[in-house]
Amino acid sequence: MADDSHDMVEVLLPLALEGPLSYLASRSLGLVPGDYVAAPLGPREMIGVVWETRPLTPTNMKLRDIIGKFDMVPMAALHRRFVDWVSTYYLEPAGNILRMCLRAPAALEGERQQIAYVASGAEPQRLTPQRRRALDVAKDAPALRAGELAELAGVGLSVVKGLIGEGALKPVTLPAMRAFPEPQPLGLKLKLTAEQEIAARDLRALVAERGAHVALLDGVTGSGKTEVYFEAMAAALAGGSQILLLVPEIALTQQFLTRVEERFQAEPAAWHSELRPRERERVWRGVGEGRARIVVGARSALFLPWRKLGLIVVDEEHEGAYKQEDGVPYHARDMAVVYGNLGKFPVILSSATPSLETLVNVDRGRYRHVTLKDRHGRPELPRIDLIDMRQTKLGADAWISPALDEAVRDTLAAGEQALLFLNRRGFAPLTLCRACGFRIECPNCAAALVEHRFRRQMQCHHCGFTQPVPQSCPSCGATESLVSCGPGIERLADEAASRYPDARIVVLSSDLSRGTLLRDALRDVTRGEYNLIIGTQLVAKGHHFPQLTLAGVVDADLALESGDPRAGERTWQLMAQVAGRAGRGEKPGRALIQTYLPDHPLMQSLHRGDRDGFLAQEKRIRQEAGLPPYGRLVAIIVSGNEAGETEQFSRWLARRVVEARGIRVLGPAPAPIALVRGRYRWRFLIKAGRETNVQAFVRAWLNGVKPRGSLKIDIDVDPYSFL
DNA sequence: AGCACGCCGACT
DNA sequence: GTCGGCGTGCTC
Repeated sequence: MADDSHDMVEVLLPLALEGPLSYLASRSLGLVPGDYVAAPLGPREMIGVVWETRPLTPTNMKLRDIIGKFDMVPMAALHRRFVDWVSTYYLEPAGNILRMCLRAPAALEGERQQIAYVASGAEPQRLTPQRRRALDVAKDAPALRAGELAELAGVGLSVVKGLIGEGALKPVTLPAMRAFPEPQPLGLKLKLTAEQEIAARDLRALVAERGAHVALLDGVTGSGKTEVYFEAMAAALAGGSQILLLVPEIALTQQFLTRVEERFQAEPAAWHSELRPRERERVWRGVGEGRARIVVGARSALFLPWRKLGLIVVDEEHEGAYKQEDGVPYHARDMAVVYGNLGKFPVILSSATPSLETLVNVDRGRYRHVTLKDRHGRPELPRIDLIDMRQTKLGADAWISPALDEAVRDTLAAGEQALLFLNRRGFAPLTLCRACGFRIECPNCAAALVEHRFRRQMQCHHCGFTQPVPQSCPSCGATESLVSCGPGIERLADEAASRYPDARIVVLSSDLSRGTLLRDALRDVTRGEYNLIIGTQLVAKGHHFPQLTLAGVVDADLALESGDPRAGERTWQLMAQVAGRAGRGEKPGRALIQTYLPDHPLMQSLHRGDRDGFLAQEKRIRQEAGLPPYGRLVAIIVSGNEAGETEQFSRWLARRVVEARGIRVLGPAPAPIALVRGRYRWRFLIKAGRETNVQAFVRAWLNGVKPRGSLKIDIDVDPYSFL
């Protein structure tokens, strides 16, 4: 086999392997780095990417032959460097990063022939009502595939098959894949205000420099940031490059896509987790071949096989949704900046409430600052008042203070809408037995089960476990002894229903986010069919409620207590977002915040509407604590099926720590949720100075460590959650 | 990630 | 006695 007709190729496979594997490849394949190949692995065949080619050298490894090469433009050298960079930074095997790049494997298998059907005009011998419906649909629609036609007509596939058999539907071959229309830089540009024009000019200049520059587009809600960054996109288009517009997954709506389409007079490619497989293949291949020029995508769009990426815009850059928490934990905003650096192209971060990280980068002179202030002369936030809950006596089952109660009554009486915000799903977060003190917990997690009364079940919010609501105490068997402690939005809705019997109440939470339920509910709110909205986090993001004039926060302290290095920042953003829901229409709005910490600097600056004051305070806290962006964090979670073994292994790891300048290893300590899905969890937290190579430290520390049995080590570089 | 190999419970 | 449960380990 080892002759001069073969090369040796290093192939990266989408597996958690340390590096690429070596194969033999016939020189006639003409493999170059970046080529997508089929490689044998044990008994099966896998898709991989050639990472390196080199002349055949003697080796004592038995090398196997590459099976074949896919007909696809090779992955760009820049994209391969990006994969390696992400792998090194997040201490994650490169193969796992590659897996994120190969999320449409069928796109490599060549374009499948598509058979669709149109009405032939011939009548079938028997015309049943179902056949009639299918034919009617086929007459009015473009060529559809059998399945699509059946679904659209609401008939079974057999009905359609029957019509095909009798010739009433005739097959046509569809063009393999819909083309990507060429976006028009001039398109349908809206008239910009003088301030927008100045900002647009700055961003166009940034694009024209074609360098690794980052700009923060910082503008209050309603100041027209989108139109401004569209100008930068237009400039990049004219330069011939591809453009990625990153948005948080929930903001990737048809409405937003239509806006992009109208501006550039061409439908952009969309990339998100719910994409149909065929569309996924089309976009993946279109991006890889450079045909898709504008992609509007959720965070995973970074890992599309870009050919000539020339601009990334990160919309709502402060959004926590950019941090992927499961699988490979990466931050899409940060990796967008990295990609721009590697590829020497500009990145624009856009936000009305920029993250502290980004603002500090502006302070340090690393990012440019482009600001937009005008919101048609209106202040950014409505007036925010605090309700001191320490001074408030509440009855049993009551969470709405007299002050908030009065404000809700006034608002409803004035014919306006009010919002009660509580960031907690379900009825009650905790159920106790009054007789024996037993706490109803998840059998797999060290967490209380949350009662969801509407669904008549107890749910674990960590692993998804559910059980019926018990009628008696599972421990002592006492009946009528179980008490629900604390409020969730269902319970808040009960209270509101009894306080305001005439109010038209709607409960909005992610529990109804499936299907059209949520969309319909939101539409009805906008139409004014409801006048009292009770909601979780969900209502804080983006939705316009023009008739809403009062936003009441039932418990502002919840987010502050969460185990998160950015708890203060998150609380501020959440409160600002919730308050910002009020007064978006004609009438001014106001916000009331119930808190047990009214003297907390954060609450005080919310009350004063003093964002700069809050930021200054938050920077000071982070600086003193050595937290990001003044220091770096790495969280390491050790988990295992057995408690003692997991603890012992963690303690053994601790003994392996070698002192290093500027790096402190805290722990091991039981993780805040010490048991999840039946696995015991211990946590290390590494605090490091900004200039230290914390990855090298962790690599050295864990080098050669092989967790035995069920034990597992998970590394989270730049964690956003400590759970 | 698959897929095989390997060691302990409930069945014809 | 075996069938098969999935825990463990390897793949150029």
